[in-house]
Amino acid sequence: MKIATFNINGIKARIETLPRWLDEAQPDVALLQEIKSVDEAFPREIFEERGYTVETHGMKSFNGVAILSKLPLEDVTRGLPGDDNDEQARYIEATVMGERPIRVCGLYLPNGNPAPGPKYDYKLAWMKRLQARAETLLAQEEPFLMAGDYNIIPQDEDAAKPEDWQEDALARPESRAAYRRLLNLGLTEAFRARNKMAGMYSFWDYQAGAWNRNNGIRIDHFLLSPQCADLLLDCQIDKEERGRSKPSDHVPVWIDLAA
DNA sequence: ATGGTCGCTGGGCGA
Repeated sequence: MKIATFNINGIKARIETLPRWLDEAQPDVALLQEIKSVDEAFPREIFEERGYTVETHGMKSFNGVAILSKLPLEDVTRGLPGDDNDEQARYIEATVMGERPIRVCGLYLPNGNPAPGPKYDYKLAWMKRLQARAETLLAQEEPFLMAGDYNIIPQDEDAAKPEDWQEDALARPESRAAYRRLLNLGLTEAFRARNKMAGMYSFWDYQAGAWNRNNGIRIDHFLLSPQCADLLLDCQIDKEERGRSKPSDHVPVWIDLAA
């Protein structure tokens, strides 16, 4: 089973790019971030006619996540538990009913800039809630994954120019420590588990010719529970998408599971 | 080089 994560940076702007990528890459499941659309305006027919079930958790203008799946979805939940006052649409979960059911959590972790400040406090608080959710799911000892735009550069090798990011919310020590605490629960970061080579990125800024200079960062990740990691066959980045017409500033990352 | 470029939206914010 092929599961992908893709921060599309606006469904309206990706109305041709996204279906073309789906037709070529043929993921069974696609976790989308930054749909930047309310649920009612999401063009679900485009995906349904390709055989996908569509579940969205959107809001006006910003953020928004979605799950596309060729397999049935059960127990869809929207929003990250732990703060009833959080109105930002950044999290969705569902169980993919393949031969082995897998709980998938699609997330758009807060950017957190400028740091320090209230936006950074929100990011760290959100990561604490994500930690709690991971602990709850781990206790069930079933296959699950948390994937999406983490807005975290895990290590210096995950940035072309790490010196540019030292004070940034994506790479500050508190950000990296919170991400490391997640991993230390026993989750496997799929790309690092399957690729030894550094210099692989998932985001290139639109500004200052970042793509042409390969000035990228790796911030889109798959974290797998032990039972899910046992099924991991491969993890790759569809880097070439960034060089095509009307690209998102992120590219898809995908895993292949023996499930 | 304190800029640069996108997307959503309809002015300015977010990234």
